Amino acid sequence: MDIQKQKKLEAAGWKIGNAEDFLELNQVESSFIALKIALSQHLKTRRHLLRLTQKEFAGMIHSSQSRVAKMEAGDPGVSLDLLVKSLLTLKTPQEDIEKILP
Amino acid sequence: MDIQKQKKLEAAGWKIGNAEDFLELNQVESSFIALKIALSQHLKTRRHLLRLTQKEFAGMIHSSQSRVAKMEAGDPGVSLDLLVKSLLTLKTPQEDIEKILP
DNA sequence: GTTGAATATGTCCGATTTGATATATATTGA
DNA sequence: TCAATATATATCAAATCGGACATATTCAAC
Repeated sequence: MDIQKQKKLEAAGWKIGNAEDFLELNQVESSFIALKIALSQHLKTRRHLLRLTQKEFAGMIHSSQSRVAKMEAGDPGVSLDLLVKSLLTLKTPQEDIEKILP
Repeated sequence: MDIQKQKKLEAAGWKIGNAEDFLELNQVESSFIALKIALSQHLKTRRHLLRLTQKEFAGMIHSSQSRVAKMEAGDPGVSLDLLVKSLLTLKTPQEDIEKILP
């Protein structure tokens, strides 16, 4: 991995395994990070599309505004599980979502 | 959701939210479960393809045989994170994974 | 059937993730 | 500018998930 990019990620809280590990690990890790970041952005886009605030959306998934912010920021302390559940929630039919909206 | 199916899932350790929750939750939950099961099966297939035992594969991901067994069994105590990292380790094309994720 | 390898199941407890809360910083609109 | 609203960041106890280990069950070859 590009040293520059690695330093950036580490500054953002990501921990990259060192090279003595299996050769693939770094690749797995960076693919994994890339995947999460892609989902984060997906999430942010969809939430905006539905004109929901982070707080409103947090209510829909029984979470908190701060956690939604972290999700969208690609915070490493957010699991794929939470990201995917969030996306699934936003994917439910529009009419169902409108029932939830305040 | 079908009561029969729900009882089956609960017997297997899944916890299904009750109906007083948001209407979609059950749908999100069952989609989520389906998603994990799909990834589990991908994993199992892929491991077999490479003719790895669970123990061997566990070593590759620095995990244990029991956890691999649980992954492949679709155990609810296994996160998406671990499943996806495992698939990436087996060099499952990212596009294959993204086809399954929302 | 017996043996041995592969897989499944159950339970620890340390590590990570969670929602909640507080607070800081943008952003918007009057 | 100012206040209101939206988003970002930090911290913490409680819940969840992790690897490890023990043990059961399944399976194949003989």
